[in-house]
Amino acid sequence: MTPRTLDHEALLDRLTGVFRSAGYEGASLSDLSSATGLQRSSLYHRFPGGKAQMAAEVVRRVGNAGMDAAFAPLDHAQPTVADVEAVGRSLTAFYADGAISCLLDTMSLRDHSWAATGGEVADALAATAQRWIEAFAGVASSAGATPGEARARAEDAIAAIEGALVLRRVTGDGAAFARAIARLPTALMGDTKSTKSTKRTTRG
Amino acid sequence: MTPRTLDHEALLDRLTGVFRSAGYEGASLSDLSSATGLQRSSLYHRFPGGKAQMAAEVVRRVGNAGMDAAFAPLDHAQPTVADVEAVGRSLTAFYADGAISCLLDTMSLRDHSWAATGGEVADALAATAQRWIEAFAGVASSAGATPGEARARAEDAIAAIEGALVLRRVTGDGAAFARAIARLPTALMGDTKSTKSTKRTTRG
DNA sequence: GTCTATACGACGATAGAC
DNA sequence: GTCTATCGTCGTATAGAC
Repeated sequence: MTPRTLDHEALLDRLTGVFRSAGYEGASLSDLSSATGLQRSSLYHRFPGGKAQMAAEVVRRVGNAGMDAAFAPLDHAQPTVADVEAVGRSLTAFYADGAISCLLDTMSLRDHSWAATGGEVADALAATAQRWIEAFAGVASSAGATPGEARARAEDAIAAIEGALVLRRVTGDGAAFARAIARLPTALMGDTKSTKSTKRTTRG
Repeated sequence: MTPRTLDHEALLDRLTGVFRSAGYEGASLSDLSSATGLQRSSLYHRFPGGKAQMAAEVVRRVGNAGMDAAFAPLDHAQPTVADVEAVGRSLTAFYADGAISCLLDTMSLRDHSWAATGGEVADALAATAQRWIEAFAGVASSAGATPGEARARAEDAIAAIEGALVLRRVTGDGAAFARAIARLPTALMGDTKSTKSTKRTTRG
């Protein structure tokens, strides 16, 4: 029933699911144990640092390998609208149309045991956010935005997605999430009517 | 030192602060006790339903009285840009420039003890979100948007704020929050250059 | 490398004195 | 209406058999 030996990647995948829906404090070792099929003590064998280490590794994995996969379509000099749309489809799948929360949200609440992690989790979250911002800002830059404007567009596009995930969790309505994804190309690249859009400077 | 008798409103104010930063599960009775200056058992005297009741009352209070106060400037037939800007200032104060999280976010994570609340908290959160959406949609409608478009604009504006709060928590940067607030008038009312803006229908 | 068993503290919640 | 004292449970974490 339980695969006796689960390799590290598969293990992290299972743990990720729990942390995404429950957050750090909400994810108990019992939850993590039943999700992986491993007893609590076995989890400590794999992760001597306990829950904090599990959380940190989960966030790092999603922020590195996970984001590499999602943003692969952007990996060339001049990303197109189609490339951004492909990223949108990846994100829609990753968030299950908005039904699954984001680690940046659920893992970033303050916690007592938080200090015990030595800020490792918080650092991993911040690094993940920065990578995401830079990936999106790169698209905006390629489309002709100034560095500052590119970063602003990237942050706003990410905020639209994160906020839509919150709304979905509260109202059950995923329409805002779908719109945030659909808006992604114009949000990052500006009005894509003209090929080399010269941006309408939104002063302020 | 501890005011012996704290009235219900003041009590809820203190509790609100804890739930906002810690979420439901993260807010322990010890936290709530020290924030209010009341012993755990005294809290149970005031709230026989325990933590679940405290949470539900906190959410309802913020969603009713709190939102009434914040959205007061919109309480007439034809809200102006200045009115929306006033709401923006209220929200900036309420969220302390983005440094304090939103109950819609922190209280909406799934939880084991969640079922014990009988869905009371979840219902209060959903009701609060609906009230917020309707308040913003009213502005968009007054500005000439169709009902569907008004609701979409309202949701997107709220998502921008909620997402910016998440970003701020992770990166420490409040710029996205400031932009979300600054964008509020145009996000809801459209391009306000022409007095009776006839919206650019964003099909979809 | 997984398991059973257990330590020990913090949790939410209650009883009863004042 | 507040307090002290306590209950039972579940939390994280560890020890040691297999």
